[in-house]
Amino acid sequence: MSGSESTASNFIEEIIESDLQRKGTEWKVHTRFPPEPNGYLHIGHAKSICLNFGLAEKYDGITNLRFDDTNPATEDTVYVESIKEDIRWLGFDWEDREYYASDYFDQLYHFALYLIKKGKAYVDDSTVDEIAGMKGTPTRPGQESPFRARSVEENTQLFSEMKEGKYPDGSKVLRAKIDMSSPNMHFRDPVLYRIKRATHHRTGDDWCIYPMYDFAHGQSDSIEEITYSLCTLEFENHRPLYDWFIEQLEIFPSRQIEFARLNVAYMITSKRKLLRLVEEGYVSGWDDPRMPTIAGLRRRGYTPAALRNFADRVGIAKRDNLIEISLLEYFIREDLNKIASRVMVVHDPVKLIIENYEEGKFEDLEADNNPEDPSAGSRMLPFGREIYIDRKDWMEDPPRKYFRLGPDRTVRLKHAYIIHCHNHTKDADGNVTEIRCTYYPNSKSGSDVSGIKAKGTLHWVSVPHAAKGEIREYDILFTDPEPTTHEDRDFIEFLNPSSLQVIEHAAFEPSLLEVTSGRHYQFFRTGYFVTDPDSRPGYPIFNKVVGLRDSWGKKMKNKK
RNA sequence: AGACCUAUGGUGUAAUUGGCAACACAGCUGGUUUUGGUCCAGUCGUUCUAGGUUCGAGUCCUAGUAGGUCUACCA
Repeated sequence: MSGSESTASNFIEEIIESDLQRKGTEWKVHTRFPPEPNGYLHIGHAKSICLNFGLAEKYDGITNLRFDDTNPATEDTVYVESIKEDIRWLGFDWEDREYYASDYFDQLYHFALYLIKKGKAYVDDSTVDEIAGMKGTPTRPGQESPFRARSVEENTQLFSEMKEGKYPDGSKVLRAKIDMSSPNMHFRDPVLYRIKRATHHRTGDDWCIYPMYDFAHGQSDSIEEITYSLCTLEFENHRPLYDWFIEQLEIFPSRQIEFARLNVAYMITSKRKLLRLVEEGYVSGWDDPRMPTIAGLRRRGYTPAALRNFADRVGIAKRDNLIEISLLEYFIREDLNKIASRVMVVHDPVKLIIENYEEGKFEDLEADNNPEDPSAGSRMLPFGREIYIDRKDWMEDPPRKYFRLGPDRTVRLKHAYIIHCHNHTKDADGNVTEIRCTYYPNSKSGSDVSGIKAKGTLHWVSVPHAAKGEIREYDILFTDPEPTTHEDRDFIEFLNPSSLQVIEHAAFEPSLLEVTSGRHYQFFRTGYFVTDPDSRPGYPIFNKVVGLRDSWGKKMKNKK
């Protein structure tokens, strides 16, 4: 950033630029990404990661990775590892700034003691239900706890005994003493600490009391001197409480700014609900290619560039949003169009015989790997008398604008010759079983002197050279754009029964036998695919990332 | 109902901070093309409502309406 002209592209950048101008060169942009290690990261986290790391990149600042691990019951190191892998894969680096809220347990404990000393916190022996019952409602004030008037000495004693393990789980909590009639529910004496005997993934059994998120998050930001603490809208009502803690504890004032969480149509981003999909077996795991998790998107074939461009385009604002999946698809197509090798795969093979092509003869045809990128080179494709073409590329009685094959029609075979269809056979149900054509020897790709204009170009695979493999085609996981918004219905009811289609009889060009994991391809005229880790030697498995745009298919659909 | 927040095309985000409402996606039309892909050109359509301030309001003020969040010893 130089000069005074604004480069801000959202309200957070505006705040930062105005701070930078007013506070001078001492002022640092210091953000953080604060996941709880209790689940896998999803596309909404990707937006937050891009925001936090992106801001630091743009304004010459730094970003911490901090795990908010204050609830040992649900957290685990396997999540820590997956989270780190996902962030790295997206292309961001927190260098040596890997922190944990649990690193601050001791400090947090002393913060609590300090609050007690100031008469701003007390130990409450009430039960969960009693505390809830005295909470009041947004329109009715709550009642003060009978334990609210305990002395500083008694509270100090009780709290340290809580820490020492003198009391059973749930028997006491430490609460802030604020205002039981506040219109902001978070000020009605929020719970600060609870007794919970659980082994923490990092601190083991050192503690039997754990701070609540609200008593840990803001102070953790403060300890790390985070200048911009960015979070989603639902924490708006928590901000006054965090500011109150900062003021009472007289610590570094991090500034929290809230933005709207990402919502993508037909996707869900509730960790609890995603966990349910995994645990109840509706998907194969956290990295099922239908999952909106980063691991799932990666296995589906999404690239970091596509996700980052998407996060960029979606923008940052405070109003609720519902992004169309077509935007996500646009960015993955854009990226893959540049980098994916074109290959020929026949999904639903029908045999085609070129009657005037010599039996037993084969020739190798040169095929460019990517017309968008000459440096991608080329490969050789075996061609012969018998080939497969896709069933949907043939119609017995085609409409006028159909550019593909049918009786007495002429098409080009990609990288090969122009052929003319003059015969076909059908089975009892009327399905075509074999197509018979003749080819024009002087129409060879690259040296075509036939003068024939073929309107359509088909992909094909040589019958004796065809490789076997599997294609997994994915569709939206839910049939409703917002499956979790129906009060009276479980989101599971909206699961798409045909979200996965396995195709086992496709014919692959032989070069695909030597695939490596995670490699992207464009199946010519079909879509983008990526090799799945389930692939076995000699049996490649491909996940469909997204189809090619299909204006013909769309037109046909509209006619129906 | 109380507090806090939000309201701009079908979708998302902008608008030099009070000065001709723009960009992207989606849609539609056409062109190029050995992918009905890519690319190119064109097109459609927008400031929640009612008042007010002003030469001038998406932007400021007032009132309303609609939506979101908050009543866990979860985060």
